This record gives sequence, C-alpha cells and structure tokens, in this order.
Amino acid sequence: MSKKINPAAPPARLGRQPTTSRAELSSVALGLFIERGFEQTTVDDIAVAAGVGRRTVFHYFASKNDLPWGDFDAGLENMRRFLHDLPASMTVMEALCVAVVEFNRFPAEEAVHHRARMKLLLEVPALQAHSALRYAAWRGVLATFAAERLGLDEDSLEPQAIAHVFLAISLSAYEQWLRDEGTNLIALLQEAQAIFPRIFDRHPATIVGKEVLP
Amino acid sequence: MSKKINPAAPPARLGRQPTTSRAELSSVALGLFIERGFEQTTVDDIAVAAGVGRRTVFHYFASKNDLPWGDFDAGLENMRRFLHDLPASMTVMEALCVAVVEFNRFPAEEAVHHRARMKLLLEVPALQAHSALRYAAWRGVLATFAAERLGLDEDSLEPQAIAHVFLAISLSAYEQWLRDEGTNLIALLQEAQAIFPRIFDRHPATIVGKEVLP
DNA sequence: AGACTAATGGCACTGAGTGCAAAATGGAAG
DNA sequence: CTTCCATTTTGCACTCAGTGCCATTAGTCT
Repeated sequence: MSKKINPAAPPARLGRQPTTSRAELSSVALGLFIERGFEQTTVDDIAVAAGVGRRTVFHYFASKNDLPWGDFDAGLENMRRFLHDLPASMTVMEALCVAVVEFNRFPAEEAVHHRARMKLLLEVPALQAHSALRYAAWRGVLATFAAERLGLDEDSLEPQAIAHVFLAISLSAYEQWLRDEGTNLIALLQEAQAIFPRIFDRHPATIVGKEVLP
Repeated sequence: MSKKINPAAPPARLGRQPTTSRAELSSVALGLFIERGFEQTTVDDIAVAAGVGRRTVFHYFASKNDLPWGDFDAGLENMRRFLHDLPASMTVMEALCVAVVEFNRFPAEEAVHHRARMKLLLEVPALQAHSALRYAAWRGVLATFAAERLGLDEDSLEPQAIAHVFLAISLSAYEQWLRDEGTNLIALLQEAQAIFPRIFDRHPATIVGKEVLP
C-alpha cells in the first residue's frame, strides 16, 4: 500500500529541506542594515548572522539591494488581484486611488518596522536607485489595469503616464511621511492624491503647442 | 611690479594641465556603451579608449553609471535660471510645463545622439536605477521653484508632489518616444502634460477618506 | 540500500570603486 | 637655467558585490 501524501500538513518536499528562507534572510539583513547601516553591512555579515553560506544568500536574492524589499512580488500580485476585483462602476482614477491606499495599510504594530524599512529604501542612495527597478514593476500593475479599463494598449502613453503619476504621488506621500515622524501615511497618500484634481482643475490645456521662447 | 593676470584669455592655470576632460571621457564612454553595450564595457576599456589611466576616470566621474549623463548639473542650473526668469504672470503649472519642454529641445542634428543616450539611460537596468539619483536633483529644481511661487516650504508635500508628478509625466513621454522610432519628443511631452488636466478635471476629490474595504 | 532531487556552500574569478602616495607636468620665482 | 610649487595623472593594493561551476549534504521514493 502506498503512503498517502498530504501536501498541506507535512510539506512532503522532494530533496533536501531549506535551512533558511527568503523571509528569514530578508529579516536578518534588515536588522543589520538598521543597526549598522546598509553600506557598513557586507553580504558576508548577513550570511554569518543568518548562519548560512554567503553563496546561499545569493541563491535567494539576486543582489544585496533586494534584501530589504523581501517578498515584494507577492504584494504586487495582491494589488493586481485587488484592482481586478474592484467594481467596474469605479472610474480608473478612483480604483487606483483606492488600491494604492489599501496596498499601503499596515497594522499598527508593524508601523515602526515598515517605517524603518522604507527609511532605508528611500534614503540610502544605493537602495533609492535600485528601487527604481521595483517601481517599474509596480507601475506595470497599474498600467495594465488602466490600459484594460480604458481599452488602450498597455504600452501607449496614457496608461503609462497614469501609472507614473500614481507612483509619483505615492512617493511624495511616503517621503513626507518619513520626513515628519508624527504623520499618518494613509492620510498623506490621500492628501497627495487630492492635490492634483485641485491643481489641474480648469488648467488651460491650450498651453499645448504654444511657443513661449524665441 | 607684479605681472597682471588675465584670467580669461590664457587660462594661466597653476600646476599640471589636464590631459582629458569630463566631456571627453563621457563622449568616449558613451561611444563604447552604444557600440558594445553598457555591461560589456569595463572601466578599463574606457580608460584605454580615452588614453588615460583607469584611476583618472574615477577622478572625473564617481561611477561608471555617471559617465553617460555627462555634465548634467550644468543643464540643471540652466533650467533653474530659466524657471526663475519666467514671468510671474504664468501659473506654476504653466511655468513648469514650458520649462520642461524647453529643457528638452535639442537641435535636429543631436537627435540621434540624444536618443541613443536616453535609450541607454532608460533601458539599461543599472542606469535606469542610477538615474533615480539624478532625477532627485532634477525634481529638486522644480520643487524649489514651485515652493517659492506657492509660498510653501520646499520640504512640504505639495511642491514635492508637483515635482514628482512632472518627472512622472516627462518620463512617460520619454519612454514613449523611445518605444516608437518616429515620434516627436516635444509633442509627446506636451501630449503627456495634457493628459492630466483632462483626466483629473471634475475628479471626485470626495474619495478622500472614504473607506472601501472591510 | 540505492536512486533521485533539491538546497547548501566552497572556490576561484571578474569588475567596480577607494585610499594612498608617487610620478609627471608646466608655470612662476629666483 | 634651476628650483619651487600647484595640480593632474596614475600605479598599487585592497574591499566587496556578484557569478559560474561543482561537490556536498540531506532529505524522499522505490
């Protein structure tokens, strides 16, 4: 008689079991980065702290820069689904506003942790630069949604511009949040989202094509 | 009697004369990057091609990533002055629209060159990431202007968000320009700038604060 | 026990970037 | 002409990120 395999309770994985995980490594690395600084922490330090070989770190993460992001792709996938499931009655802009806000809600007990991580990502030059690659994936999710809803090619100007602008708005909110200790991220996101309807309203679009300089 | 020094005509520099320049190195490097690709070109290759020691390259540029940007700071300073000299009768948004467009006008004979450079900067991952640092400086110029005109602190949300959004709009235009060979950059910038007055117009700002999810 | 599978990690290598100090260069002063 | 001096150039040695290759380890399955 064959042994019944339960894929849920015992993983019943084939081959050697992992001795670590992405989450574990990310967490250890983040701790070190916060403690001694990103540049002052070598990948060797992280490997030692995690009780793992240096080579193994690079098995789980393509670069040192990726460590603080942890499992970003999973979050993106969540946002993609979240957007997809929003009622069609919402406008594209409404949907994106809501999704961005929901995607940045964190339980209060994680606030300190989240803040420390984002402080690294937005203020350490190497990470600030590297994040541009992650933002591109983030924008991709928004652009795909916008393109679908608007019936446009995803690679056309409008959905791409919309995605770019939502990232811009979100980042300015994040930067403001990090600047002032006491502020509330959700409120700042909503405040930032509210700026442009106000500013752009009745904006003279006729400026397009106007020559101003000799 | 002391010899009169004319600081303009003969440089009358003290010490050894430079055998190269930032512009020279940037140009040589750009040529190699375009020819064989960014990753396939080592700093040694660049140094040899420029007839200079590898260490000298790092004297002029802080990193390999900085080479394709050339003298970006000078351009920024021009934009700062350009903005400053715009008539106060223009709204902040009008001024920024015009400045961004003017700052991206290039003579036709430079178009091919400019396109190749921007293709590198926006499509090579390492450069795409590094550019985030340059964009921060670019946004700084816009944010300073906006803050001054609006009578706000430069570090407050609104001028920062405006700067972020103008960068977003400009980048989406640039990406579109690179995607389609035949398009016109200036037209795309203006088109991208025109999207949001249209989209945000009559946008329900009341969404702010609304709870959508349980 | 032996086959098979997947994770671990050692080793050697490339290449970016840095700190330091010596060499090269050319104008100025004597 | 020689010496002094400011400045640029560059060699050298070093650290560290990241890669390719492959042997080792630790499990499951038959």
